[in-house]
Amino acid sequence: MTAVRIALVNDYEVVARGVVGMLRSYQNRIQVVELDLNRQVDESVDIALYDTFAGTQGDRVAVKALAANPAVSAVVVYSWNLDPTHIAAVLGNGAAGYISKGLPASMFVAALEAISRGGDRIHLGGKSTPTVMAGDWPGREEGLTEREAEVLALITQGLSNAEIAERTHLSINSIKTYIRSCYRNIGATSRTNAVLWGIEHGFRPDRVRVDHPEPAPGGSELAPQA
Amino acid sequence: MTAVRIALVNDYEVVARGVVGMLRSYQNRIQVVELDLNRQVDESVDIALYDTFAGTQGDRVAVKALAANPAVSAVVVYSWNLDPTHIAAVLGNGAAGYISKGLPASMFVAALEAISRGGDRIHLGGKSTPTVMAGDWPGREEGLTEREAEVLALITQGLSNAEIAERTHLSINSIKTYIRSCYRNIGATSRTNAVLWGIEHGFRPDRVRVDHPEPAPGGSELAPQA
DNA sequence: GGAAAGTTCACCCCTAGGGGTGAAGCCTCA
DNA sequence: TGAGGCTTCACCCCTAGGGGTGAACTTTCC
Repeated sequence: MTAVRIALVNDYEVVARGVVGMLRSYQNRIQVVELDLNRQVDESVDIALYDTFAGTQGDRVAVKALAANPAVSAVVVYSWNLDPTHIAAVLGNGAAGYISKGLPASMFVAALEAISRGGDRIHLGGKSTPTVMAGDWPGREEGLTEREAEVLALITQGLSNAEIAERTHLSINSIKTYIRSCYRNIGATSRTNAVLWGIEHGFRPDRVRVDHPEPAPGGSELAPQA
Repeated sequence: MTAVRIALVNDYEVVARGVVGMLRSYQNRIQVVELDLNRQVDESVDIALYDTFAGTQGDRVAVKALAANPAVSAVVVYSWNLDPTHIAAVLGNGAAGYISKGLPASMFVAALEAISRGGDRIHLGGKSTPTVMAGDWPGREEGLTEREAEVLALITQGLSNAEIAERTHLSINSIKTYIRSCYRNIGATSRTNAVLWGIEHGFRPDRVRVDHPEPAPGGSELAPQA
């Protein structure tokens, strides 16, 4: 069984690096051949993974273009948007598969393999798993601890270190420590990078939201406060 | 003719402030009564403007909750997502109107008024105007000059000031000047704020993309380079 | 019982970023 | 022709943020 060769299509280096980081532990099954920020794939690959965020109509055009590329066997869209009509439209435009960003890394890899060998095309996880599970937290699969995810969530909301310290009742030195280790984990070198990464990974509260808003262990801290 | 009273529902202070800034020049027609970051409206208003980004299914739940609020006469969704099915779903969930973020400020105000007096519910602009028009640029309506919009676009891509200077062939001092005046215009006090604002206003290249990718005056500089 | 990993914090450092001012050259429009 | 706005840049300032190290205490797990 040979590894599935994929090309990552995404404008943002940070984001692309994040996905690569997630796939690092599955190198024998998924091989990231190319990281193209410019929407052109040179080397031939099994899958071009189109990593998108919102799932707008602009994506459909891009998918069409990618699918027309002879170096690409299949285009797979990787998005937070689980709208059935949007998915149908994208598949109609030449995408071979659709994978939800709500999937954990292991299922993500399995989904890529399934699509590659002609199995199921759509992988959205359980009934409605795009949302953050109670007791779990975004970024967990990328190796972020709960605290790290929390400060990243606050960074992604535009707070300063001082504000984060105040809100979490921690010292500003601790905040800095978390931010540093967080940056190391997601491959960011600046706050801006971290914000972009956070947005691409479902860290914005209330956009990808918990179904039941009861305070849950771990989850509650990530919710926006008054 | 009295002003339409609206409440702004958005998690992000930066974003909310941006919309308020845009409406400042129309104070006699639109009155922003409340800025609620917590999805509760206390004072009674004509319109609760639900300012969203991606247009995910989570929004529908939120819209439903808002529409049930007795203090709110009408819920209007303000989004980049122009997917007809999504719009239909949102209207089915109790929204009284839907306005595209692609509209210029003047049309935006007119749309709010139309919905408020029971006129057209859906305002998406011309045939497909969510995209950036050639010769125009995002942020124009908010008072950003072309240069300011350009540096903001680069900031929103995660570049440092030095990288921006290099890419634009300007001195780093000029970049700083543009950033400062840009911050003043959009009401940001930090780079993170500016990034969030930029994302919410269509500054991310290739997400909201120009239909025809030929280099166009003004538009070309905002496109991503290799 | 000790390794491993997470949490918390204190010190150090140093630069990138944010902010103010002034100034020259370029438009446009009244 | 002169006011006003945009562009470009150079100085100044100073803090927030990024980065390294070390250290105490917790839990978890073999």
